[in-house]
Amino acid sequence: MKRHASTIGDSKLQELESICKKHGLALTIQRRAILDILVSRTDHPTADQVFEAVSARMKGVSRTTVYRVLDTFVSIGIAKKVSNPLSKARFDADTTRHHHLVCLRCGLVLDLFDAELSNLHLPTGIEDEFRIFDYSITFTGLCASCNEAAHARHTTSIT
Amino acid sequence: MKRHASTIGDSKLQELESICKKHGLALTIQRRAILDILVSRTDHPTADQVFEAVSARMKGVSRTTVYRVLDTFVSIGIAKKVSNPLSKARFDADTTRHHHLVCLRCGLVLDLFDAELSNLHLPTGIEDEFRIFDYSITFTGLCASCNEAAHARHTTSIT
DNA sequence: CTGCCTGCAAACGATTTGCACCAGC
DNA sequence: GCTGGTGCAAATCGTTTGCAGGCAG
Repeated sequence: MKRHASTIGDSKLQELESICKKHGLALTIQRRAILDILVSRTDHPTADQVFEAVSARMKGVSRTTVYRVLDTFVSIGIAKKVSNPLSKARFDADTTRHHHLVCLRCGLVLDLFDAELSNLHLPTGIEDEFRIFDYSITFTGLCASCNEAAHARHTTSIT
Repeated sequence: MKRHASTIGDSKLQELESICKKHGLALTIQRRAILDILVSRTDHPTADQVFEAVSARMKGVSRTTVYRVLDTFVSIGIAKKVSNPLSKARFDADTTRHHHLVCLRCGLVLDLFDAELSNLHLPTGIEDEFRIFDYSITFTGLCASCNEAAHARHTTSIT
């Protein structure tokens, strides 16, 4: 399944528009631009990476605004924070259910779409303790290049 | 399956001892105390919460040491950082495979042990891209009290 | 005794906040 | 025009680091 960025982007922009209307939020240039950046990439950027990307496109946008807008997106359900064991927050405009491969060494986050993994039957008997909205599986390990690096260290001697 | 804290604590302390020996690490009072705190609670405390708990037990332990020791525990495999969508790092001395219910409102993290969920067959065909060590499912939603609080008002729009 | 550990304080990086100005509606 | 949004700078929060002394092995 290949994602077609512009199509997704378009529908996301419509979603932004209608949700903003519903919440009485203004459809500012910054919000458009930030959402556009977010849907155009699948690498789950940090707030700072979004800031850089936006800055490259239009100058004068402040880091503060990026943080605020990303937060707004999360609270109106247009984006999600990616769960990961590392410290920095990462954002994802794809709010459909999918999973992540997180590299413990470099922090890379890859998407994993898998019908079976996305249709697990939820744990039962906990309705009184917890109301589940969604779930996501975080696979931890090493990405290809970090794996090689780790392997090289054990098998090679350095001159 | 009920966990019996003191038993688990004992075996964990033995584990700490042997792993420290193996790595040539000193078995300091601080390391013992911090591990003891960690195994005695199932609420996945933040570094700061561990610091408070340790301070309550013995004075003079610095926050820095707590951070350093927790980091050491993670790197020698005695504890894990819990993946969660919120910013602060949380720690878990239970390194066996299990899952988490994360409250989006208050940050509460509950454990979920489920044989079926812990025996998913891993995604195939990605061995070249990523080497998977382990996985954990993060269920997002609202804990009982936050769910009540949300209901007490009207419609919720939380992610 | 000797080197790993710790405590302290200061540095650090990510994120947030207060306030004045500006732009959508 | 009113209201919410933005930009700036400073504050805050979690976490890390440099250094000197202390304790485990």
